[in-house]
Amino acid sequence: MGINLIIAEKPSVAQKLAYALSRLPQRRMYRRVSYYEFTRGADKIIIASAVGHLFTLKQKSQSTPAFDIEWAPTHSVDKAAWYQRDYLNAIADLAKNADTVINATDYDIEGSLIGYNIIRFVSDLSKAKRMRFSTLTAPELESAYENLEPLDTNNALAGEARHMVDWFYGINLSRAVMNAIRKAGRYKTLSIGRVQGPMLRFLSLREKEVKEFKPTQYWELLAYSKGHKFIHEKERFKAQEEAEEAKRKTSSEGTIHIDSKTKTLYPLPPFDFTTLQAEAYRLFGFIPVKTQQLAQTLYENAYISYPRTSSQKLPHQLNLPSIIRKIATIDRFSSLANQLINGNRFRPREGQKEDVHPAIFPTGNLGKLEPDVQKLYDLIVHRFLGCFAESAEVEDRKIILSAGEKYKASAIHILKSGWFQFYPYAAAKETAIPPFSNDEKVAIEKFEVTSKMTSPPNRFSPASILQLMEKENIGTKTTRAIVLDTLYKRGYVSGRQLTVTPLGMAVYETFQQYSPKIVDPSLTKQLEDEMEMVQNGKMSKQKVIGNAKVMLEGILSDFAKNEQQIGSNLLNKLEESERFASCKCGKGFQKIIEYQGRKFLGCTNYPTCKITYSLPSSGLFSFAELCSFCGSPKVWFIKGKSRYKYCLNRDCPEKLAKLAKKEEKEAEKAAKVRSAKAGKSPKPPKAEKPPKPPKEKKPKVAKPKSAKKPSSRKPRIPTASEPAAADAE
DNA sequence: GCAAGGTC
Repeated sequence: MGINLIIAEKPSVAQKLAYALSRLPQRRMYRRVSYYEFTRGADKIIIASAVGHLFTLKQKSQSTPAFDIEWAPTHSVDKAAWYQRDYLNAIADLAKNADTVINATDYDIEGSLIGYNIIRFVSDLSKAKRMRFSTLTAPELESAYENLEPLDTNNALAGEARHMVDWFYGINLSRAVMNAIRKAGRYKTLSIGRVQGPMLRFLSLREKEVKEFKPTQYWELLAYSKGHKFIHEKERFKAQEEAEEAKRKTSSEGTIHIDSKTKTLYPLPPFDFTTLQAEAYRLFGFIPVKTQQLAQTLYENAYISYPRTSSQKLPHQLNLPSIIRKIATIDRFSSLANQLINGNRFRPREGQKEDVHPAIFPTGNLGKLEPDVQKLYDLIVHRFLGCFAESAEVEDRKIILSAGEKYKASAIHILKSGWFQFYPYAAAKETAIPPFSNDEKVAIEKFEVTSKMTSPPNRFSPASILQLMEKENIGTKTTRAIVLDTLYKRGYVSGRQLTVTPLGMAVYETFQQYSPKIVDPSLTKQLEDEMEMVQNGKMSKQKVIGNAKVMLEGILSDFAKNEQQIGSNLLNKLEESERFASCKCGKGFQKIIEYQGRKFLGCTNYPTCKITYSLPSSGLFSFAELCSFCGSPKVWFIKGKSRYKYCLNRDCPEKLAKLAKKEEKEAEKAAKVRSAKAGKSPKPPKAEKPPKPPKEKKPKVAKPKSAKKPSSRKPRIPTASEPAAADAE
C-alpha cells in the first residue's frame, strides 16, 4: 500500500479533491490547518494544501545591481504571511512518509511553480507527479487522479523566470529612482515595475490629453414640432453661419418618417471578477480593492463561490436549480427566484470567458451582512438570477423629420422587460414616445441654434483603467487592483477620476526617457513569449533571466550617469505634488476636511490652525500648482464642459486684478452698446460676484465633532464659492 | 523598502 500526498493550491480545492476522490474522507488537523486522509483502492491518500505561493524571492547578498537572489519561505520574510507557516510545516511533515507527492495546483505557470517549489524544498522532486484538471468537477478530478502525469518542470521554470525577471526589473529600477531622489535630499518610497509601468503610462498619456485639451466651439441646430425636440442630422456645425444656413433652408412644414426596429437584448453573463469590480464601482463607487476584500469576506463565509475567476460560465454540475431554490428562501429574492422556479428556467445565459473556477455565483447560504457586504452580495445575486431570466425586447424608434433639411429624434420603448427586472442596473430606459405617425405632415414651431463647447476626454476611473489593463493583458485579475492601489500609495495618482500628480508624471517621464521598456506594454508580451519558449523547452530559464540582466545593466548605468538631474527633477515634482498638502502655518499639511456635509481645504492641525480654503461645491477638482502671486494652492476645477484653473485664495492679487479688468471691460462694452443703440435699453453686463471678505486672514472655524460643549452658535463652515476670476481653458 | 503573483 503506497502513500500518496496530494498538494492543492488552496484549502477549498483540497476539500473538493477529497470529496471527489472519496466518499468519506477523514478531516484531520495539523495545528490550525486541516488536511484529509482516506484510502482509495490499494493506496492511502493524504490531501494537504498550500495557500498560494509559500516561497518568495529574497536577496541573498548585497550587490549592485541586485541580481543575487534565492527562494525563501514567505512566512520567514513577510510577517503578514505568518499563517502560511503551519501550511508549509504540515506538508513537510506529511511528505516524510509519502511515496508519491502529487502537485495538484491550478494548471498554469504560477500553480506549477507553487507546487514545484514546495516539493523541491520540503520533499523530493524524484517522487513528484502532476494532476492536470481545468474544472473542479468530481469526474474531472477523479480522472486527473487516475491519469497522473510527470511533473511539468518546464512550466514551473517558466514561472520561476517570470518571478525573477519581475524582481530584477522592479527592485533595481525602483531603487534607482529612490537613490536619485535621496541624493537630491529626500527619502521617498518610489516604485516601478512591469505592471505599474504601463498602468502609469496609460494614465499619464490621458492626463496630458486632458491638460492640453483646447475646447472648440460648435453649434447645434434644433427644431421643435408638437413640443418635441429634433436635432439636425449633422449634429455639430463648425460655424454658426452654417447652422443658420441650414435653418434658412428648412421649410416650416415637414414630413415624418419613422424607422422602428425591435431588438432582443439577452441577459448579461454571470460575473467574472473584473466585471464584478467594474459594476461595483459603477453602481456603488467601491474601488476595486474594496470589492476584492468584500468578495473575499463573502467567499470565506461560503456565501459566494471563489471570486478570483475570469470565467463567465456556470456549468450544470453546480446543481443550479438547488441554488435557485435556496435563494428563493431569502425574503428579498423570493419573488424573483420563484419566477424562475415556476417558469422552469434553470439554464443560464453564459459568456465566452472560461477559467478553472466557474463564474461567481451565490451558494444560497446566507447570514447577517454588513451594509457594504450586503450591497455586493445582492448585486451578485441579481446578476446570477438574471442569467436565467427571459430576454428583453425593446423597440428602437428613429424619427426623421424631413423639411428640406433632415432632423432626427429617437425613442426607446420596452416591449418585454425580461431580465431587466432581475438586473435593473443595466436595464434599458424607456423614453417618452413622441406622438408622431409615419408620413404625418407636421409644422415646425421653433428653431434653436445653440453654441456648445467640445469637452476633454474623460480621465480613467479605477474600473476603466483595470478594464484597459485586462484588454492589454497586463497583470492578472487578482493583481491589477492591487497595483492601482500601489500607484495611489506612491502619490502618483489621486482622485476617483484618476488624476496623475506632478510626481507621477515625472516618474513616468523619467522612465520613458531612461528605461522605456518598463513603461511599455510590450514588455509583458515579450516576457510571455519567452515563458512560452521555456515551457516548450526552446529556451532556458537562465537565458531569459540573462537577457533581462544585460538589458538592466545598460539601463542602470545610463541612469546612474544622469542621477543628479533625475533626482533634482523628481524632487521638484514631489514638492509640487505636496504643496497642496503643506500648510502655510508650517506645522501641518493641508487636507480635505468634511464637516456637516461640507468639504473644505484645511490643515491637519485644524481647528488649532485656522487657515482654510473654500472648495467648489460641485464638479471635480484636482491640485494644479502653487499660485505664483500669493503662494496658495491652485486647483483645476471641472464642471460639465467648463474647465478652470483657479487660485483658492479669494484675495489673490492676481485674481482681484483680473476681476477688476474684467469689470472694466464689461463696463466699456456696456457703454458702447448704450451709445450705439441710443434709445434702446441695453442688456446690463453680467453681474460679477464682488470679491468676498478675506478667507485666509479671517478663517471660519468649525467646531470639530468631538467638541464637548454644545455650542449655541452654529459652527460656521466656509461656503463654497464659484471661481470668480479664473483661467478658463 | 523596492515587483508581481498566489492566497487567508
